Amino acid sequence: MRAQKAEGTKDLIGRDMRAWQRMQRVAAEVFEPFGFEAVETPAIEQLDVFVHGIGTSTDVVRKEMFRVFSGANLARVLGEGTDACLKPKQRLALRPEGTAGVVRSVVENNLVPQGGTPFKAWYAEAMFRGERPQKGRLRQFHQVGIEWLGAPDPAADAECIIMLMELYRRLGFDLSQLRLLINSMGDPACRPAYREQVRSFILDHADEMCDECRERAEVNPLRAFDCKNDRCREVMREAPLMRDHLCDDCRDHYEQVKRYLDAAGIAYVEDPTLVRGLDYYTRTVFEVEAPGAGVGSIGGGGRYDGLVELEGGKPTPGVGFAVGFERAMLALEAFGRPLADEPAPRVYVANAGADLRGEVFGITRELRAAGIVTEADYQGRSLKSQFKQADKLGAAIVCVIGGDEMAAGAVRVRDMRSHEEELVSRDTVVEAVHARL
RNA sequence: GUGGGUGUAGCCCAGUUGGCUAGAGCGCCGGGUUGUGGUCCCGGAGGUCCAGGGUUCGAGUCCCUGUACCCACCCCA
Repeated sequence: MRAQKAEGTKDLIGRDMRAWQRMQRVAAEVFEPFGFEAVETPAIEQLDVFVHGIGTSTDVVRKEMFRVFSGANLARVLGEGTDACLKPKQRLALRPEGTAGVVRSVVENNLVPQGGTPFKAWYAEAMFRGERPQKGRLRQFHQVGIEWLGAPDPAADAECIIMLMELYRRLGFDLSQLRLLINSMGDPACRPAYREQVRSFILDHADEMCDECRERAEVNPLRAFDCKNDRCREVMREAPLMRDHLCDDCRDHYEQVKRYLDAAGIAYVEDPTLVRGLDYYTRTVFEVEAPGAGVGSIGGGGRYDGLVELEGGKPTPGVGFAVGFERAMLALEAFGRPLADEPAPRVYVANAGADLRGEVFGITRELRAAGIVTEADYQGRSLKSQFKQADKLGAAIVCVIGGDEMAAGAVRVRDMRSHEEELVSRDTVVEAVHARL
């Protein structure tokens, strides 16, 4: 059997790879003026970084985490059926999202000392989740995102959203085709009481709801808002909303975020049932949908003022977001605006005889040294088929070197679009090509 | 974890109630007189029909098992 890729993985080749590179480039152009620097944290972390940060009630941690074991430890795990024998450092996992690892790094390196300058970083990395793959959902996928630590002001929340929408715009989205949902999840001052209300609400209506939601009541009641079951949705429509139970500080924060968004001309929809799947969020949460594109949300984020403490650091506010590369690409395609290719102009240097390949070799070196993307024949093809190949490569110019040209100390330069040809002297080839590109 | 689908040339696929020396289109390679592309014409190469087992005179076609990938549910980017 031929070798095959692992389930839920994808090779980034050609067009796909160019799109990923393009996305990283656009991300840098959008984020860096806001003061964000690129970072890369390890794809592999101690399991606890994710367990503590993302939360044990989330599906991400409960069933989607890729655990990593060395060969020797794997044998012990399989042999004894328990991971009690594993030391903490051997409890490893692949990152399922970007925030926890960055926060771990900030804590470990003390990058935001008490009251210090905020830490602002962006990343473009592969993430790993052990789910069953489907459209727009891979086991290894890519996200670009930012993390901003040490900035409690609602302007930071708003600027994150502004950057997020600007990223979409620069990727080619028509923002009127996207939907930005926002909500506030409250904070430790108001959420526990609200959470308790939702819990008892669900328990009061337990007989009308699905098994899973009854379980959610205890584990993570707010997620019942996400249930797809029609009856549950019906019931939850009457459930108390965080919006109506925010403490004064949270309400004020939320109002200010909205004012900043209004001032920036960002269109949004308030969704009081928006509940994101990671436990660390506080106050502002947001999500971007591409209605009709057939993929879920294409990005989202929010504030996580408690996360640094969960990772063992001093209390430090944080806010950030991530965009799913593959989903964003699917949405762009669905809207008929795939991320455009940017083919660099190419030059093809053709030989009219195998004995002239030494000369071709020299000319290609000169062109490449001048920064021009240059190709030639490496298969001993006829001149005719060299032209065919040049055409397939999208060459804008073909240089021909043959017996006549050699005798005249010249090179023939053909413009493939205009079909014009000129004979230029051998030592001015680079200039002649440059002039026609 | 649950359900459904698919696996035949490089690619997208056809292969009818089992009889094939396994096909089309696209792509690829070569040629269409002396050194020139995209169109057109001619020719050509290329396949352990996912794997293993079974039924049969005979299996790409039927049965079983395995495996891979895709899609959906759940959840999420």
